[in-house]
Amino acid sequence: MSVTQQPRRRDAAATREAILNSAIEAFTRAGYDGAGVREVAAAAGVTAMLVNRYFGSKEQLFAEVVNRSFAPPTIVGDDPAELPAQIARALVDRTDPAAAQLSPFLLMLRSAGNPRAAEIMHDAIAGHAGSRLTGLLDGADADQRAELILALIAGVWLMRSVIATPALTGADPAALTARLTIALQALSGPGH
Amino acid sequence: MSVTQQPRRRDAAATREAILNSAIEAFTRAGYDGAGVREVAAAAGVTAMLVNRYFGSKEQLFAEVVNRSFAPPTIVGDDPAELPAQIARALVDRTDPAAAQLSPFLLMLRSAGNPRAAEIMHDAIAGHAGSRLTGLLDGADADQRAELILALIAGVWLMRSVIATPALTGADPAALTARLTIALQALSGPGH
DNA sequence: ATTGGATGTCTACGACCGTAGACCGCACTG
DNA sequence: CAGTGCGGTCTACGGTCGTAGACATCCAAT
Repeated sequence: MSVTQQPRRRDAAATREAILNSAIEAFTRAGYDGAGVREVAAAAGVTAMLVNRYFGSKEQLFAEVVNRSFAPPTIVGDDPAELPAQIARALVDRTDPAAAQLSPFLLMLRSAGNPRAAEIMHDAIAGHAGSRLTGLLDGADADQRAELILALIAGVWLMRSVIATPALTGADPAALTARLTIALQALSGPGH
Repeated sequence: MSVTQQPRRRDAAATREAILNSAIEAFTRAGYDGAGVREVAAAAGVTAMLVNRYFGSKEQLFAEVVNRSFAPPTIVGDDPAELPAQIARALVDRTDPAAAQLSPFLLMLRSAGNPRAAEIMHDAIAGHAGSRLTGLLDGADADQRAELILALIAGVWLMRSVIATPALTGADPAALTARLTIALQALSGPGH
């Protein structure tokens, strides 16, 4: 990203952070298999070996990227009644085909092909990310409904941003948001 | 799959078919980047070069795999009213964590990380697969609703089979089917 | 029986991958 | 000013990848 290569004073923490940010960008854009250690290192202004020195291996680097990328709380608020509409709005907005966005969902979708990467993401979701959305829901099977919501989000992200399916990329944002809101409401409600 | 390597008489059509089937299995299991030409060839009982001889390149082989894999009509019937329930049943059944299934959705999810593979799948969906489901719906924006249904299916497949999210893998099949039916109904209806 | 084209294999090249160990130089402490 | 330890780089190894060209082999038609 930042081609501006100011020499950067010797600072272990800052360098580590630069590598991590570069890795988030690279893994999100190209997936686990598509992003190389040399590429991550070059974008951070260092050598490939330094990456392994700080993170041990590409796999461990990816694990830190996943934890960092999945960490920030989702953009949605905390009113359960408004949740579906908020998610729908944010989803349609952030999957706009015109603007390429950095997102944990893109990271997940583009890295799902690698078994080790899938396992790492599984652990991250099972450990932290899943429970956050679950906490916003109430009633029975809140965890199942939360994961279904995540599934719908991921699916839309896949079709609209990665595969660039015609009807979804060309859809009227307002209409798409409305329809997604309805579907998300169906998934949010206790249902019984 | 079939480790039985009977010499197989010289038969161009049969060999081509064996390679294609082997490629479907390999690409679906490991994704575009994860499956190698040598691996595909070995499983078909031939050499790597023969693959390129018959299909030109790995990319063209993948294109044929996608077209073949997306070709068979979805398992669902043709009664629009029963569509959501049928899809939900088939989806929950075929994403059973115990039984690893061959499916175009798995192929898509595990290959989405590669840009060229994504483009090939885009063309296949835009050209054929998308319109098939669209034809089963009626009302305005049928294509958009069809793609949203595909998105939900893909998302559930991702979370349940690839990432193996806890609440979805451990869910009671009947309850999960019921909830998915509701969500699919919300996506199927004209909505206005 | 021979010939010729189709069918399949062998060897190899160049590129890229993740990673290991030896080495270098700056900055700070004494 | 000397030296030491941390931050960083260089070189290289073994491996796998996709693919190209020359070569072998089998089957069918003559």
